[in-house]
Amino acid sequence: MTTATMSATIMSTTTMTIGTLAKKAGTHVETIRYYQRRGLLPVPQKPLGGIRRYNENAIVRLHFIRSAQWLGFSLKEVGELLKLEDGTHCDQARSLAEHKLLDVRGRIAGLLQMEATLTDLVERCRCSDDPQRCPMIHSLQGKTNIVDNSAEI
Amino acid sequence: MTTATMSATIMSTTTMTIGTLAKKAGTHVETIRYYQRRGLLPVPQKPLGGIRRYNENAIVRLHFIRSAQWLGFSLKEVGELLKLEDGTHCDQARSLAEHKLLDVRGRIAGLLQMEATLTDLVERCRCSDDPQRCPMIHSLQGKTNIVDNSAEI
DNA sequence: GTTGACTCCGTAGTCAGGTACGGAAGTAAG
DNA sequence: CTTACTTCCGTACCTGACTACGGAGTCAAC
Repeated sequence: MTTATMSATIMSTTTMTIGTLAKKAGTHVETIRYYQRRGLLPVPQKPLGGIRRYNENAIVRLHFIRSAQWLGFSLKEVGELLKLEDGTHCDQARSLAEHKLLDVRGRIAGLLQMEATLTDLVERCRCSDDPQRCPMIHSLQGKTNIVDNSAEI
Repeated sequence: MTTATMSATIMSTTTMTIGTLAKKAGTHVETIRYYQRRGLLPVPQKPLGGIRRYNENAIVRLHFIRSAQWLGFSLKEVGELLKLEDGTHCDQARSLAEHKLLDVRGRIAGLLQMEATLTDLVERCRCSDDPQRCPMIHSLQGKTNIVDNSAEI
């Protein structure tokens, strides 16, 4: 990347308004404001009676929020993850990260079960020569070859 | 199962009130009523000024709802699955499950990435001799090794 | 130098998935 | 027969995560 293109990039990203940010991050303006209210996204200084400007960091942050959320973290948990960011409380941060790690591993385990069940169902459904008895419905209904994690819901 | 135990079972299950059903199914009475309002669970006939009774089918149905929900289906989708119950729409059921399977696999991939990142962070954090420079979430924030499925939220 | 789009900010509404409440009526135990 | 627990049914409330609205201010383009 040349110096010219670099400054061009910087120029373009440091002048983002909230609308542009929303477009670039694939969210809505109101959602961004909502995240700001929830303390998940910093509110940049306003140039005294002017309009706030956002840079690349905001995009990255928004992306992180959406990804973590999609992975099953609530906004509250996302907030905790983001608290790890400052790096000054290494002990706390590590313990929080360890906690999250257990959490993540639990989710993975659950999803792997889910995947196995769904794969099996789809497969049996595909191979069923008798279209009248859909094995998917049956196994979901009957005895639990599905782990009962009702309590977790 | 003997005829005797069968009738015993039938006797015990055909006399369930909503409270007993809730206990057996591990849900709350109000949740059952809510599912009934949503059309996910049939409301049995009331014996004219009496109290409704539930049988095994209700337990099975509740189990189905909770399981499907745990598998990531929304109550709306559960309703769709239940409409497929007659067995004549195996194709539709399978396609719905296939969709969910793709979704689940995406989540697993994302979580595995996050697990790797967190593991790495925790490890580096533990070994860091300088507690001021905690390698924290920077790597999570930075390059997106996290799958972007923001659109699906 | 006005017009039209955008921003700001606060408040209010929406949707999913429940959970709680309250009064009348049924029912089981003593 | 009374007392205590359920059921029934409707309505209201709750949390989480947005989404919409409205009026005032800002800014860029023509």
